[in-house]
Amino acid sequence: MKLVTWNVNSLKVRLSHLLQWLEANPVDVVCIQETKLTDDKFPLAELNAAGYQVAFSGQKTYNGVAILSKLPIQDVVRNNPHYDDAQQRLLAATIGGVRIICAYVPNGQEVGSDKYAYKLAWFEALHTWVAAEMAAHERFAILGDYNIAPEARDVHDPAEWEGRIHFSIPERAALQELMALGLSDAFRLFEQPEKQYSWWDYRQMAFRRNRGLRIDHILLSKALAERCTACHIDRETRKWEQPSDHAPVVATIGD
DNA sequence: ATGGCAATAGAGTATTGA
Repeated sequence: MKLVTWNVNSLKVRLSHLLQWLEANPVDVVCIQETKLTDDKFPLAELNAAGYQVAFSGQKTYNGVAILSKLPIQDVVRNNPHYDDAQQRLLAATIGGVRIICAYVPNGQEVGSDKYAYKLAWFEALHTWVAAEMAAHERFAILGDYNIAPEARDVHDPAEWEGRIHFSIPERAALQELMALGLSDAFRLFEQPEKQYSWWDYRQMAFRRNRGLRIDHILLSKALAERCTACHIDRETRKWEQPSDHAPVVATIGD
């Protein structure tokens, strides 16, 4: 089973990229963030035609998440039952016996801002929900755009980013505490090349200079981590015309 | 230090993202 997370930064703009990528990469489950589409505008027919069933939860202009799957999608839950949130950032579903959460963690904008406080409160509530889901599902995965780089090696210039949004100590601590529930970062289960990132700023040729952050993650429960055979970031899409600023992350789970 | 780039809403430019 191949699991993917990809922040597409507007599914309207990136639908052709997604379809092109799926054709070349016939994966089983794709967690999409930043669809930026209300549900009535969701491109359901196109994704069905590509062979995927879809659950989605969107809003106008911002946020919006979706789960694509070749297998039937069961027990869909929108949003965190432990946190009242008008923003559409979370979607849970059971697919092939695996409980999956698709997450778009708030950006936080700037350390100390209202949005930063929202990010941390939101994440704490996510922790509560994930604990409950993990207690109920041995095979559990949470994929998404965390907007947090876990370690210095996940940041192109740690000195420049130290203490700033996406790499502040409280953000990293919150992610660590979530993982302490028994989740493994699929990417770090394997030897990886140096300087692997999942996001690059559109500005100042950041991609060409590989000035990026690894902020998109696939976290796996023990039962899935011990079955995980590979994980990589697909940088190719970032080279395409009019790309998303994020690249897909792919994890392979064996039987 | 600021803005740089992109998407959206909506018709100028502001907001948000990361």
